[in-house]
Amino acid sequence: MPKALIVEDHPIVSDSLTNLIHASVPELECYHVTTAHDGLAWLNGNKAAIILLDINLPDMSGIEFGTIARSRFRDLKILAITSIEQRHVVDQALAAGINGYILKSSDTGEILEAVHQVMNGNKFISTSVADLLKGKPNANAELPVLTRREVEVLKLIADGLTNQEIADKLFISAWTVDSHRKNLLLKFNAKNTAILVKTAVTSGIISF
Amino acid sequence: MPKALIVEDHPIVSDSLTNLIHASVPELECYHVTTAHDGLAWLNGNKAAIILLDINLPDMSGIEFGTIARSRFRDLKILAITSIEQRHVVDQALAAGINGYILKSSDTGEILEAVHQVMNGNKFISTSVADLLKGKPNANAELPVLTRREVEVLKLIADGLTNQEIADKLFISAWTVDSHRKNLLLKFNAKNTAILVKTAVTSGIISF
DNA sequence: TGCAATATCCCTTTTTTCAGGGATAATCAG
DNA sequence: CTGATTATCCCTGAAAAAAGGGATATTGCA
Repeated sequence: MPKALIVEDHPIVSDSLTNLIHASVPELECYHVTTAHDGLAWLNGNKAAIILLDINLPDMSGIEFGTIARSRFRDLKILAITSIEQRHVVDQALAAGINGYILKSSDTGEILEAVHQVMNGNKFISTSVADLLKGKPNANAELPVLTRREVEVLKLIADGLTNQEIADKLFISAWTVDSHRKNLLLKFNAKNTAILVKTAVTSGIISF
Repeated sequence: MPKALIVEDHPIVSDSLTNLIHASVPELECYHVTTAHDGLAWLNGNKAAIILLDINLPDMSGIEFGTIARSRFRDLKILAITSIEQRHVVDQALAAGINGYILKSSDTGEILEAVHQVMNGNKFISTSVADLLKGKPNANAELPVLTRREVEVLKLIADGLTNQEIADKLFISAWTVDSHRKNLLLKFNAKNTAILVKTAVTSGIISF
């Protein structure tokens, strides 16, 4: 009997998914874990026909889980089911080899459709999410690609350090920090530190 | 027959709540809306024994919904059920007269217990949420109370406007904006704009 | 009514950021 | 190897914010 693994820390959501699958895809046997850690352990002893994956997990992000799981088991079918509608999260999820991405606000029909498609080896992206990816009308502005150093500096800026303080902490010159700062402003098309930090936080580049 | 109103935009969550109540509290009839707006409309024609309320709604926050609903119907029983575990949100919810606050990560037993308690006129706060309120170990730092004007200025600062630009927009002097800015730095105990904005965004004072 | 909180306006000095350059190693992928 | 990217360092001048005062209306609540 094929097995479905639900990785989700909200009981009401996982219960609902379990019921839904029981009712509509009775040939699938549902298993349930609440953490990424437990999920990886489960995978060591079981073969999953499909994994239903939340992106917000208590111990690590669903993206990380997906990356690790796929590195161990090449042919996993992973369907992300989450309430996150941010471009960069979807991008990361797809880059991590996730096969489907739907929202918790999807109706049950769409969820079942996604489960079927993903189990059959296809990709399934929620239409509202697909719009995001296409850069439709008011889609989020593209996020710039930052270097490691730039991310490092950005975080320290957001923590309220001045150029000089950052320079001391990273053992570099304040001029260098200033260069990174200017590049950050340029890449984000930001006028000043305030909106730079706001954008960085809201877009998830800075974890809080 | 007493009625329960579920205000929740994620079908899988509302379905699950409906099933749970059907199974365990059969004397309650479940109704379901996905927006605060529809919820208020429903209340105009119906009497709810209890409202199960999500905090993240598409059209307004659950807090606002609670405030408006209570101003119209004094004796409503409102149970917030959400995944938000931030101090200031819980504080706001209680201030808005919400009778119970539980998390989506609660097990079904706790959810049912909360429903019963709230319907009977008691308060019910999830233990993990109660810990937050008690200022346990690593509780979030207290957030300062801001005036309306300060919030207004804070948002414009976070949008990258300079004091002068804010002054022009609000038809006040740049000196005044500077005063507000200094008060904000003081209230947040922030050293500069960067960490001020970061704190404001991560704590939810600035909606994104 | 009267006090407290809020909102407003004003000044100086110092620090920091912003905008405009330019330049040289190190690293890394094709 | 080579060229592109990254990280580093440097300069100037203007603009803005931070720190430090102080002062006067207005408003809302007790």
